[in-house]
Amino acid sequence: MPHAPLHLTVAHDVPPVTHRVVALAHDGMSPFELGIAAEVFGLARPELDVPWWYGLTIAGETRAPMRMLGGLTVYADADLGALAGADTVVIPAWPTARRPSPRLLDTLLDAHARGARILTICSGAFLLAATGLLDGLSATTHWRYADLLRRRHPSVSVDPDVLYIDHGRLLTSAGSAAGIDVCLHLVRRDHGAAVANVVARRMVMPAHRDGGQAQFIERPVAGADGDDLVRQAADWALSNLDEPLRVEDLAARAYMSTRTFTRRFNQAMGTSPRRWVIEQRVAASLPLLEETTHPVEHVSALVGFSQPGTFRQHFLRIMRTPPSAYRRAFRARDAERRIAS
DNA sequence: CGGACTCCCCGCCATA
DNA sequence: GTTATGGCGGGGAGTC
Repeated sequence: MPHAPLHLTVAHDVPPVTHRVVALAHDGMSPFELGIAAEVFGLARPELDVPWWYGLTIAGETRAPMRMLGGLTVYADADLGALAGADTVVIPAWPTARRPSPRLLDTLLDAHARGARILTICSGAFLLAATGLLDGLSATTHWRYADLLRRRHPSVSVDPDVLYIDHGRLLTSAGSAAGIDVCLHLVRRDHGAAVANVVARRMVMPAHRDGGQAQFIERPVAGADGDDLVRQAADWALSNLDEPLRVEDLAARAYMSTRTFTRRFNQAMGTSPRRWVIEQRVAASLPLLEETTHPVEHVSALVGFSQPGTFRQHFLRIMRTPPSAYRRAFRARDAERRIAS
């Protein structure tokens, strides 16, 4: 994954909490999804040089101890009232069979109307869909629940083939681990790719899996053979993004014919070699846009696009905004935060 | 922007 | 019979 430059400063003060994340817990939930929220948003992160960080509150409909799968017990810090002060609400999961109380739905609607962001992981999409906020929008959930979600909420366009979908203030993500991807994605939006990479690295996660990546990645049980060769070729490509990187060359690095290489690449990485390279190039350009003043043409060349026009085109498609606008927006947000803090 | 050119993708299929 | 390989080619995407 992209080896972005890291700016780790030593022994910093803990960044001030100016953004409340409230995760909704319920009886019988899986601790894993709640753990994702705790890991990404609930730690103090003194190692990060950021003007602000998240503070996490666990809210529940009840203050009574809640049993989680696997025998853990969780006590909510707060009741639903906490959602009134939330900047971001995380719905880590929701029992697909449970009917949400009107009070819970109203609380979520209020939070959204107030401008809060709502992020769901796995079956959490069912609760968000029940509010009606997803009507007319695309959303995703665990692939096992996709059909059920589609049947229950026909006006939601369910896409089971992506890791997460970002509508700005409404984010949905696929099964368990995709929750990490969407949370890191949010960190990237808030703080930039370099900071997200530091968090990802601490979690020993690949820095960036694109939201559009297939949920299904078929992988033979023991991936010690051809898959390793594919990964090695991909690793090499990552550290040589500025080279032309034709599929034929990558295949040669994996000692395979191009046909076999493309086939195995698809199985191992969930996307084709060419598409993957382009995504990696765009991903590698983010820290450069954020942290350097290199002209876009220069950034384009640094990440391997021989024509700046091609770079802009792919950047626009993937990031939904042109490189220059991305840089401007990032700087503006950054400046705002420095003044605020 | 258009158009020519190259390269990629992937179903198909003979083969190992 | 089953599974992986890799050449071929048409249609599509990317490049210049």
